[in-house]
Amino acid sequence: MDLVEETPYRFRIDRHDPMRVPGVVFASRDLMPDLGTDKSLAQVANVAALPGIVAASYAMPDLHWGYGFPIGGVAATDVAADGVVSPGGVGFDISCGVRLLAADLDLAGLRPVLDPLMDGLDVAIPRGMGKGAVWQLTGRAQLDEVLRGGSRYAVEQGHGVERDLHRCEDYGAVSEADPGQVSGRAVERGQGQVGSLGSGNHFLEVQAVDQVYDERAATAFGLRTGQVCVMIHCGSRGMGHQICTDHVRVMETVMPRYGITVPDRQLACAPVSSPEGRGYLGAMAAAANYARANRQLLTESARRVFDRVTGCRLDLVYDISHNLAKIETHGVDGGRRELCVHRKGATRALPSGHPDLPDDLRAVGQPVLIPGSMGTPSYVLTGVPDAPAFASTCHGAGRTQSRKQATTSIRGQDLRRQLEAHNIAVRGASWRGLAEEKPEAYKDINAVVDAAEGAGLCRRVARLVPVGVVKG
DNA sequence: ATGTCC
Repeated sequence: MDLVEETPYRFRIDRHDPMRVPGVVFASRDLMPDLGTDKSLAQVANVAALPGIVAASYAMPDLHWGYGFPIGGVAATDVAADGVVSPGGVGFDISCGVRLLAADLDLAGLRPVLDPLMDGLDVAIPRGMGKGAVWQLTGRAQLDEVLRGGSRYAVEQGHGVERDLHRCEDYGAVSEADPGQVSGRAVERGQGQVGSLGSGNHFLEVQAVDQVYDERAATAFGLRTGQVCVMIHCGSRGMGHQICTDHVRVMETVMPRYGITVPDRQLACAPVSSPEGRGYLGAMAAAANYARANRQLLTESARRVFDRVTGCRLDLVYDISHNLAKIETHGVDGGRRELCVHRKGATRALPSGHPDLPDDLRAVGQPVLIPGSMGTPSYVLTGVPDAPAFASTCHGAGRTQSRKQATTSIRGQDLRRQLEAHNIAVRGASWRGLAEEKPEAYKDINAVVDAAEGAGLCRRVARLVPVGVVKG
């Protein structure tokens, strides 16, 4: 397999059997995974073999190895041409995503109360494996409301304000959720986790706007230099994980019936229009709403702590997923086609003028929220017109080391000391979990964003620096 | 990512 450099930030994997389309990797040479030792580029080629795939199998600059599909992958299939949907193209953490809140407070005003604020968040943000959650559901009926209503249901129940929904992707809820496609085991796992961070790379971070690159867009997003922000990164917990597991199993068994063969069994899939394809999309949408309600409830917890300690408000800038499949209409070969766009570790990035944007953002574009690794900057970007890859960009720094590998060279205690020496407060859940997230285990977020912008996928709006991190 | 293998 050869990588052909087309431009400084765009590489092509030429089509070879059984690929139906080429692979396209948006990255610099420095960010490119090693062809000899890393399997993620082979995964880009594998995805290109999916039935109905159009244009190319795309990879973002934060590309790394994942289950079947690479993380940082984008693949669109043509619904009318027997295109497939694959749970592996969304990932186990369905609708994992990022939410950014802006405080009416500057960093200088926060410093004197940072410790009590972090202590308050430490108590208010449930996190870690098998821990409790903000919301105690009354039973299956209420969980179904969460699965159908997402952030909208949380707001209806008093956890947030109507304005929040205007700053959420899909206005807070995906409409096609089908709780009937959610197994009893998924329900059982999801019941006690609504309003919890989870673990791994999930976090709630207090940040400050460090630099603004685009004043007009930043102002429209509600951001200014020196401003305190809160970023929340979490997903659908055991609910999404179980749904992915359940539907991969179903698709493995029905693929022969549809005459589908794939180069890797982890690419299990079914036609979008088949009962199994529709079934997965209904369950996926339910998990997506679960993830959004999750972020809405954690928002309310953070707001209560901010109000008590600082007296300040937190306004929602935006909430966007980076693990989702969506039915979208795009131009393909001069015509408009209905596509199933899989984004796995890739963020939708709508340009200005897009009809799906709320009125107050349409003139500037969608806020694209990109968390860095722990202790490093995060970015706010926006979409650009006529971008490749179906209006998608990167989702974060992207791992270069496995979790196990990361823990061999540093202890969590030492990492916390390092971060605090850089004036970053830390409230962890486990020492091991902290060590797994050391910044050296990730690519350089600045280089990833440079490559994403250089490739024409998005445009920088603002940079945020960490002030205090509540780690899952 | 994940009751890190029902």
